[in-house]
This record gives sequence, C-alpha cells and structure tokens, in this order.
Amino acid sequence: MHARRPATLASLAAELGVSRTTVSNAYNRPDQLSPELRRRVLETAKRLGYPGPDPVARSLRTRKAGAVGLLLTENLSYAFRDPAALAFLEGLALACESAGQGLHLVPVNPQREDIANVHRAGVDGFVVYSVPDDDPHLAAVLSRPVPTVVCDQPRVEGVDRVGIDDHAAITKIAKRLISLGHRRIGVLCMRLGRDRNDSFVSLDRQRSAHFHVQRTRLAGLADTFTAAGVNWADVRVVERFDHSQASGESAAAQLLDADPGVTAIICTSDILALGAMTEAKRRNLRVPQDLTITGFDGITEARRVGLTTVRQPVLEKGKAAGKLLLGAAEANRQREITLETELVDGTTSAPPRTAEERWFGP
Amino acid sequence: MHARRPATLASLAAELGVSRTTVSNAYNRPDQLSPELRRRVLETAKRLGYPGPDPVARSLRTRKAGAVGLLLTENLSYAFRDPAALAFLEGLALACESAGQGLHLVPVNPQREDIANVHRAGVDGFVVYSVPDDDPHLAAVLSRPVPTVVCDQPRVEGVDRVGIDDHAAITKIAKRLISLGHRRIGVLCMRLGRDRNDSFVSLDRQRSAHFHVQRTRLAGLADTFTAAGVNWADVRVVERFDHSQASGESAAAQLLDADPGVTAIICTSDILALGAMTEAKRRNLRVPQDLTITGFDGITEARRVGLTTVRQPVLEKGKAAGKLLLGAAEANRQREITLETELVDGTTSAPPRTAEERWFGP
DNA sequence: TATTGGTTCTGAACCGTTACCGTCAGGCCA
DNA sequence: TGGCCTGACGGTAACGGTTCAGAACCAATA
Repeated sequence: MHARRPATLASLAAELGVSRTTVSNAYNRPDQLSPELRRRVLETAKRLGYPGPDPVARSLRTRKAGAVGLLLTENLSYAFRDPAALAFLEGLALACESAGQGLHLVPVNPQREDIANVHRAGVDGFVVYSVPDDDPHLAAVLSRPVPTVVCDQPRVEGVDRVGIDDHAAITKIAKRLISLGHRRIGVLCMRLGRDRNDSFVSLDRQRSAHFHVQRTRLAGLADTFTAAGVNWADVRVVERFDHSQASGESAAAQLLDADPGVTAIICTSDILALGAMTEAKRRNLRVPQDLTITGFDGITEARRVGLTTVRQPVLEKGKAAGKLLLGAAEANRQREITLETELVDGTTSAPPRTAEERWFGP
Repeated sequence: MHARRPATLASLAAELGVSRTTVSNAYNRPDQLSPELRRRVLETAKRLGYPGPDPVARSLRTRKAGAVGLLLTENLSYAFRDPAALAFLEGLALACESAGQGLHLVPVNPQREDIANVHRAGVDGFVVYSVPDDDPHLAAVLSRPVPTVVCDQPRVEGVDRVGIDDHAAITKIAKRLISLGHRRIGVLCMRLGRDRNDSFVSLDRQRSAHFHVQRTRLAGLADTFTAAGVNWADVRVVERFDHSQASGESAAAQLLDADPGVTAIICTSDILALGAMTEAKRRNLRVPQDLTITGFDGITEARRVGLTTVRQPVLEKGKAAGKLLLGAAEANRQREITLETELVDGTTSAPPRTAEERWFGP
C-alpha cells in the first residue's frame, strides 16, 4: 500500500547503529565501506521497507535534478499532434535518454499566465521550443538560474540557441516560384502573436510578429518577392491561430475568395499546405496546373503527397538542443547551432498558366 | 549569464532585515504580510537577482514535486513513433496539464537494467504503461512510496489500474472470423518477453508471455478458436520484437511461407496488420478476397485503409490514468477502470474462398 | 480598564540527504 | 619502536525552503 514513509536514512542508521553517512555510502559509494556492512545495510533497508535515498532530498543536496525541462507554450497535447513538434520532442528525448536525464514537460495553460509552474519545476535546465518572444513563461525560464537552450526563437544574450536560417530557407521556395514565373501569390501563415487573428495580416502585424519563425519567414518572402519586382503590400497574407489542416483549408478559402487570381499559395508549414490542397480540390483547382502550393518542414505526410517544401531536420534540432544543454559544462562550446535546410521539389509546383490558358484550357 | 546562484531566501531576508518566514510569505501567502512590505521584498528580490524559492527545496519540505512520472520500458523515443503509445501519452499529458502537474518521462535504457533512474525521479506518483510484468523497472517503481497507476498491465495488489478487457476484445474479432467461416488462421503478435524471438511461438511461450496484453489476447484467441473446434496447437503464431510495419511484413511473410493455406491473419496490433497488408500485396494476394487481415487498436491509419480491427480508446486510457493518479487523495475512488472496446468492421475481412474458388477463381 | 480580536511578523523545528573533513585501528617498513 | 599510509567509518554542517505556534502591537468592544 505504500501508506506513509516509514523509514529514512537516519532511522535506518539508528537501527543499525551506524552513521547516516555510512548508509548513504552503502547506496552511493559501495567502495567506501566493507562489503559485509553494506550487505547488512541493504538487508535491513529491505526489512524496514526503506525505499532508498529520497530523490528530492538528494537533489537539494547535490544540486542536480537529473531532468531537463521542456517549455512549449501550446497546450501540452499540441506537441503530440503536430508532426514537427513531435519529431523535435523525439530528438530531445533521445538526447536525454542517452544522457540518462529525464524529460520534464512543463504544464502551461496558454490562457492563464501561469508562471508558477515554471518556477515549480525541479530541473537542471530548460529547453524552450517555439514560443512567442513576449511570452511570460519564457521570461520566467530565463529568470531561473539554470542553463537554457532556445529553439526556433530569437537570440537571447547568453543563452544557447538551436535553429535554422528561416530567412534563407523560405527564400529557396520564393526563388523557385519566381523562376517558375509566379508573381501573383498569396501566403498562409501560422499565428503571429498570442492574440487570435484569423484573417488577413497587415504589414505592421507582419513586422511585429512575436513568433520569430513566422516573422522571419514572412520577411524572407517579402524581401525576395520585392526584389523580383512584386509589391509586397499587395500580397495577401492570411493568418490562422490554430495549426491544423482545417485551418489551412479555411485560410486558403479566405485567400482564394479575396483573390481568385493567385497562381501560387505559399504556406509557412506543411500542415497548412495540406489543408490548402484539400480546399483546392474542393474548388476543382488542379495542383499544380491551376494552382501551385508549397509548404515548409518536410513532414512525412508531405513527402507522401509530393508537396513542394523545404525540409528541415526537426529531429536533429531536438537532439542538438538536448546535447547543447547537457553538454553545458564543456568549455568553449558552440553557443549556437544552425542546421541546414533543403528545397524539396515536389509535384505541387509548376509554372502558372498563362492568361490564355486560363480561359481556353492548357 | 545566470552564473552562480547569488541569493537565497535567507540572504534576501538578511538584506531586508526581516525573517525568512516573511520572505517566504511574500511569495506564497501574500495575505500574510502588508502590501507595502511585500512590495519591498519583491523589489529587493529583483534587485539581487533572486529567482524565487528554489523548487527542489520547496519540494523537500512540502513533499510535493508537482510532477507525474511516466515509465515506458521502451526507448523513450518509441513512444513518439507508435500511434497508440502517442495517444496514450497525449491523454496523460492532458490530464496532467489540467491538474497543473508536470509530466516527467523517466529515461530507461532497455538494455542495461538501469533502475537508478527510477529512484532518481522526483515525482509525486507514477504511471506505468505496458511494460513486461517481470521488468525490474516496474519493481523499482512499486518500491517507491508514491501512488502508482498501471496501464495495460496485470493487476498488482493495492495499485490502481487502467485497461481494457483484452480477452473480450480480441474475442470479438475471433468470433467474427469464425462466423465468416475462417478456420485456418495465423497470428502475428508483438514481443512476448524481454528476450528477442523473431519467429514462431510455442504454446509454452504463449502462456508464459511477460507482456500482459499480448498474453491475454493470445489466450482469447486460443479459447475462442478452440471452442469453435480449431486445434490451437496447429495455429501458427509469429512473434516480432520490434513493433513496426516492417516487422508486420516480415512476420506475414514468415507465416505465409510456412502455411500458404491460411485464410486469415489476425494481428495483435494495427501496425502489424498494416505491414501484413503490404506483404499480401507483394504476393498478389487480394485483401479480403484471398486473405483476411485484422488488426487491433483502431489507429487513424487503420481507419484510412479500412482495416477490420478493434478500436480501443487509447487517449481516454491516458486521461483515465492521469485522473486516477492525481485524484489519489479522494476516498473510496474506483481502483480499477476498464474501458470499452468496439469491433470495427472494415474492408479487410470477408469469408474465405472455397477450395474450388482457390483453383478456379471466384 | 480589561478583554477581545485582528494583523503583521518572528523563532525554531523540520524535510532527508550528501559533502567535507576528521578519527581511529591496523599493517607495513625502516 | 616510531612514523606513515590506508581502509573504514563517524560528525558536523550545510542544501533552501515551509510551517506552526506564538509575540508584539494596535484598535475596538464590553
């Protein structure tokens, strides 16, 4: 029944007539006492039901918790739905596992600003994954006196960082579409701030977005298309708070309703792109003949449908974050890791139809 | 830089000329001191870089860690690959989240019997998910003086439990196949013990399997088919250590090589069944006309391909486990939760072809 | 005036362990 | 015989908080 804690290291020591130190050593440093005594200690422990040194007390004394905290501002369960987040989690878990460290998922209620849970987590360090840069939980983590690694976040002074070059990555997509001939495009992006705005995005909101990744990708698109002679102010960008295929569908619908003339929809995630493809099919728009659609991430599902996208090594990101954090003691280590991305040419991108083709068929 | 811990509650108190109690109250019981003093405390804390009460020390004193431990004997990352395990994890995470509890994934190296990590986890309770009944980690968890909930495990005296009736569930499949007319069947199952046996399974090994779920499902099949006049000793059961579609493929191949005459392959998981379907296709066996294939779990992918299977509420299992654990203080609570399962008739099951049809076509 | 009650703060005990250093006995060597 | 070393164990002091029973003070009530 494990009712109440019956024995402590001290009571065990008293029972045996030895010091607490000796009992402690029996568990932690077998070489520090005679095998015979150790045997007696362990045997008595079993008899009294002593479960071994209390992990919390040990942590207090040794100043090691044996666990890494993970902060995701989304509902914890979000991480289990989104393939990219999942792969990141897996990579991080692998790194923790091989270092014998636990992985402590910090519970966060995105509505209430529940900073307390960050302060309550007994961990040796934090990994922060893709939270808005003005998130109070992030601030709470940074205020804790433990090493931290941020991922898909803006740089923070003195904090290790893992990520990709989002600007360069999305530029690969943009350049490809430009070279195919696309000039009239639309964009679907994930949420840009903690407030919900399921609609078009003003230039101002684009620039002041609090999600680093989204802000940077939009900036990359703006820069590249502007350089190609497109007036970015005319490009419609549709935002969705929830990250799901359904969001991609409705966002694509909103975009196509507003401007049926777009020849390409660029999405800042594969999930959104998959939704957009569903919406295209509903409208009898053939992809890529009638409409080009691109994604971002390179998730398995995207590969299956042949989505044109940018693949990023999400699992490696998780691994890298873990290694960076757990190797924090190493001197002169690299403080920032930027992973490579790769353009994946799929079957969802093609040159736009000419005006003639639009009317008379290909 | 968060270099070294500069301040403690005591040093803050000294700086302010108040007692430690007062500083503690400033954080935990704002009503216990004047607003003015509280403001001074918090301000001084900020000035000295005091990050608030140390979570580990607090845990030691309050005997609450604010986290739930999760033990999966598989590699931690396994949980992120297997859809069923994932859904369970999500459900558990949801329950933790709504209770404001962290979720601490205990790192376990399945090779080395690394019990230490179980003892090191500072948690208020454990959830144990689908580990072999002779697993030393399970024993280690049970030796800890904290509440525990086991899931998909055999009953343990005094320990809460969540699960389904595996025997009844697989019997639904068995009866369906029997009523369709299948008598010559084969079975694909997941690993039955900690040792690797990627081959046929003896009756003895079936009965002494250490994974409760697999053992029970096999027993259910044996009972039901025996009652239908099938000599169970003649039924080939193929085991695979790794749980993957590739395993399902190779296991199905092994089975079909040994007995090309089977009319149905019953799998104890959807993943294995999906692999079996791939192998069937490779052999130009039409499903279900030439071969019936069934799964177990009811994962999304199974629904997509129309697999005949038994759906179990995996996410709810996770939620239930969390609630049971976190509501442990409630008196007279239910100590065991058994969730319902449902037979899903898909398009992968049909009556067996007659001998005549086998030779002359349908 | 004495009592009551409420607010604000303090003192001391306690949570269970490990780090650090000291002690002591016995053996070895010169 | 004396000095030194080694193995085995003990004592003390943290580690950084929370809690509970009161003390001190002041205003209000009987």
